[in-house]
Amino acid sequence: MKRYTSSDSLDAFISICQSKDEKSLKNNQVYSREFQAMIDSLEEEDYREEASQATEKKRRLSLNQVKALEKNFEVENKLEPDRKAKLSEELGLQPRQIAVWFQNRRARLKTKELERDYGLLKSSYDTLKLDYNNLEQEHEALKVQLRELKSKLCEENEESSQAATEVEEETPVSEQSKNQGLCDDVNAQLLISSPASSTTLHFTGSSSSSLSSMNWVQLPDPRTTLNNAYHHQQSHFVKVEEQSLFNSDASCNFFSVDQPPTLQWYFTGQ
DNA sequence: TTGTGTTTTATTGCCTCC
DNA sequence: GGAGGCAATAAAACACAA
Repeated sequence: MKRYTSSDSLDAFISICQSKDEKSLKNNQVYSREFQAMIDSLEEEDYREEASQATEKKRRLSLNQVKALEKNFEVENKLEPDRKAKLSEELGLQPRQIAVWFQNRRARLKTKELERDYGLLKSSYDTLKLDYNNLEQEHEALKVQLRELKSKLCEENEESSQAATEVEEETPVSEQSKNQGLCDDVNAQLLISSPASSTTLHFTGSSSSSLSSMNWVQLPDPRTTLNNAYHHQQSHFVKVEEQSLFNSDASCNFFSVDQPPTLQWYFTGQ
């Protein structure tokens, strides 16, 4: 707890006794002498009476005093003792008042900065939100487009399947299985070949499955099967996203406002 | 004039640094 | 342990609508 000496109280009292009209920067030196004279005449009874009333009042600083303090604050918002004493003398204020003014001024500055930072963050958030809404619309449009393309592909496959059935009688059973289920959207099987590694991936997916249930199946490299001398069995994965990326709305929280993206698809299989 | 909200000046209590 | 900074708060001064 700070303790203020009797001289502090006297200083404060003297400061309070200054009238508004007296406080002009131009007449600073005059005040000081006047106030010194006031101290000298403190014993006068009538003045004492007036002063006792004045101690209960707060006085605002004059415009010029505030201007001078602001100017000093701009230069350096911390107050070293020398500067405090100098300002005190120049402005006819008590060192304590100068210190308090700087303290309050720093507090105001901090509040202002906080408000500014809040404003910046808010506008940044608003911009992001707008971008997000646009992306979401784009996402919806792409989903619709994908659905249309898939149904179109399905129809084409059915047609070709029917054509194949007509030739079926002359075709071996093994060939039939090749065409079977191409349009079975529920249990479509994709055979994907990775040209770089010659590794075949067998991906099982369905249109209604979520991303989290995307299955990666690693089949042995044909070379290892065919040639036992091939020792280094490499892991080759090919990412198959298109099949189910947009199949389920609930599958991915990437565009969720309430929840952060889980990136579950990314870590699946690790 | 008065009630009310805002700003400014000042105090208090706690904390850190030297 | 004293000086000085900060946060919280009190209270006076001020602005302004009704």
